Amino acid sequence: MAGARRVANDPRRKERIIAGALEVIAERGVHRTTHRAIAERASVPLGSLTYHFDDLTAILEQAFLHLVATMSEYYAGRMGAARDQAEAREAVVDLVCGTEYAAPHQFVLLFEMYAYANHNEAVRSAAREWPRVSRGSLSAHFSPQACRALDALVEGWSMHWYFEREQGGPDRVVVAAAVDALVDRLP
Amino acid sequence: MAGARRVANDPRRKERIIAGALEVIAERGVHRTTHRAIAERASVPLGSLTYHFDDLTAILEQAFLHLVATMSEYYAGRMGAARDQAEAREAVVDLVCGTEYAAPHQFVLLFEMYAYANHNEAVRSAAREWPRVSRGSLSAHFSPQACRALDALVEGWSMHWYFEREQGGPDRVVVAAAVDALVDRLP
Amino acid sequence: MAGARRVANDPRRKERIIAGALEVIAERGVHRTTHRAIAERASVPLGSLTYHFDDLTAILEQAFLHLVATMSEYYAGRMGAARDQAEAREAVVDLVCGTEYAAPHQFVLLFEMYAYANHNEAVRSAAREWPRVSRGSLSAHFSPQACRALDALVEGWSMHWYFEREQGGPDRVVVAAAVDALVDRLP
Amino acid sequence: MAGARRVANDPRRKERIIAGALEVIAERGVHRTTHRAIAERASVPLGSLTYHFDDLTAILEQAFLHLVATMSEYYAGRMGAARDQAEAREAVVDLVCGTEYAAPHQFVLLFEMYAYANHNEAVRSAAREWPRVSRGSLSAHFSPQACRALDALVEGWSMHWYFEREQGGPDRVVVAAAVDALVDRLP
DNA sequence: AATGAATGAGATTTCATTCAT
DNA sequence: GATGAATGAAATCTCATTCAT
Repeated sequence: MAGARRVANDPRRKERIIAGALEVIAERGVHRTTHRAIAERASVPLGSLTYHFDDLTAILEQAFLHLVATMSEYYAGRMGAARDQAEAREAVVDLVCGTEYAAPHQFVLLFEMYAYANHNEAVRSAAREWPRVSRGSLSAHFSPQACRALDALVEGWSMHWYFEREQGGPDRVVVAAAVDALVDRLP
Repeated sequence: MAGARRVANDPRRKERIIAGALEVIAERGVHRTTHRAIAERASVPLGSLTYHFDDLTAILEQAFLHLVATMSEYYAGRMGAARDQAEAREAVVDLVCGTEYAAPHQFVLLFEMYAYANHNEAVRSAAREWPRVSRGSLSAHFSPQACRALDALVEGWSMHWYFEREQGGPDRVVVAAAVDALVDRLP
Repeated sequence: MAGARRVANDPRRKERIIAGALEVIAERGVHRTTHRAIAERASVPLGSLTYHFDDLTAILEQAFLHLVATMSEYYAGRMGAARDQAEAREAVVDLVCGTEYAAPHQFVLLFEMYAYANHNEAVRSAAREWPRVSRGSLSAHFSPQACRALDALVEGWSMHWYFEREQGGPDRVVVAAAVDALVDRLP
Repeated sequence: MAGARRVANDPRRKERIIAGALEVIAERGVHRTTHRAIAERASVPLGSLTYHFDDLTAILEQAFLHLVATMSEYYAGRMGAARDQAEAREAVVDLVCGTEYAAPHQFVLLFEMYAYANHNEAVRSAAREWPRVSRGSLSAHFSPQACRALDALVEGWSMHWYFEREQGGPDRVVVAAAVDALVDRLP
């Protein structure tokens, strides 16, 4: 088993497993995610998974919790960089059109999480928390009502562009107009 | 018995299986959907599943295809009932806030489909088609750009309200304002 | 896998598994009884075990229940053959010294059952029932008090002779004297 | 540090492990006794078990050997306190009815030992020795034949009362009568 | 000397699929 | 055509034991 040395204390072992799990989930879906696939992907022996995590469910939970944390960080970072409302509107357009939040890989994981959340309490909480987080990032610049609407727009529109990504990317001008409309009319 | 044509015992057998599959998917998730669970739920003998469908994947595909058809029908119906733009705006607000499209059961299935679509070509096509269908329903009343934005708004906002359904339902006034903003400003 | 033909309907399959389980328990002890060992012993494929029994616990339970039934039958048969009290005393002596009830194989299983009964409710009930059954067989010939004492004597003495079986077998004269003493003095 | 002899950190470590093992065996049975469970129960680090004992089998052996020693001590003590035959008869009645030898905890362990003895030579010897020990305690007061019978009576009767402990405790008068009968008639 | 993270062998279990009836 | 008992491949999980520290 190349790459799987016997190391007495590998502090990053758990993180490697979580990272491997997310890769496997993205590639095959939760419904075909197995211990073996994660172990191989993380270059870790099979027994290591159940040593560090009670069961597969625990791994999935941790993986999705990690995903939310990562996305929240990115989202907050993008919005936090805006120093005035004009920049904030620009940031929202980026989030809708952006290649990072909207990275295919991220979307696949997001869908898997939304689906899994309906069958797992811990993930459900995290998934519910996520809209609050993203809206919080917007609240520094927009009215509460605008925040709600913008947040929905970002979620829905980035999703739709993900679906249609092979039929041409997003049109920033239209997105900007929509953002302006919501911000101006929901004061 | 010459001349006595053999009549299929249960002509609705396939439909019952598909319906059962959707129930199981909603309850347990694709990742825990099994032949046995579907058979029990559909009150159909186990062997019936592999008799009518090549394998489990085929059942899931058909189930999700059926789901899209059902949802499209509802969505188009709701928009089709609108006779002028004012009614169409009202219809969009309904879709965002509505209890039918937004029925928890439907949402769970939608998420499962979005997740599964990333790993299955047939379902992927159907899921991609879905935004086109929903936007088509809007196009009789709004500009193409408004359609895109409204469609995103419906998808994202209804999702967020589903997530937060225990913290109070949608506020129709705000939703109406957002819809008006987009329609007025994306002519 | 010699001996494991694919048979559509093998009505004795469950019985064969139970019989195999008892053999494995007798040979290796419950603590080393595995699905695989039982399957091999019963000449049955591995998957067959969990098809017929929910889990290993279910197999052990059924096996011990079967054991009690078998033993009860033998015990009752031996006592039932006695037509008067003199024959009944003789039968009790046989039970203490006997090679059948006291067959090493049976004893090993009895000990395993007594041990397992403390950790399993179903087996506990059966094990508790067993003294009642054996005493019931005696009750046709002796007073209730004599029954209790004789029953204890049979259980304890046959066990001790099993322990010491390599240091010489039981002495029928002494056993008969003990039986007579209890019967005569507990009227 | 010349001259500073290294003192074992915890000289009672082995004893604690044995005691913990007996507790785990009583609670879960040999078939579910694990290193980890013993370590936790004994409040001892996991590695300590394999440091002090070759393997799990060695722990079980030592544990059962310890059990026999403890029980023998109690049994001999109880009989040794008897200064004449009348007191000895009383002591035997106590053993049958007694709450100490017959303590549920002890019984569970005894059954586990009898079961395990059939699959382990070291424990088998100890278990075989046990009747000899108990009979030895009796031999100061009764004939060899009475010893055998009384010993069987104690073993069997205390067991049966353990089984039926929820249906009322032992009846000392009947037990005393049985003891008297055997002692008087097996001189 | 003592520990506990780590591993792999093997245990239990699940289940899609086959196929005799 | 239709069924469900049966199977085996592969999944999850357990745990005795090792060994770097």
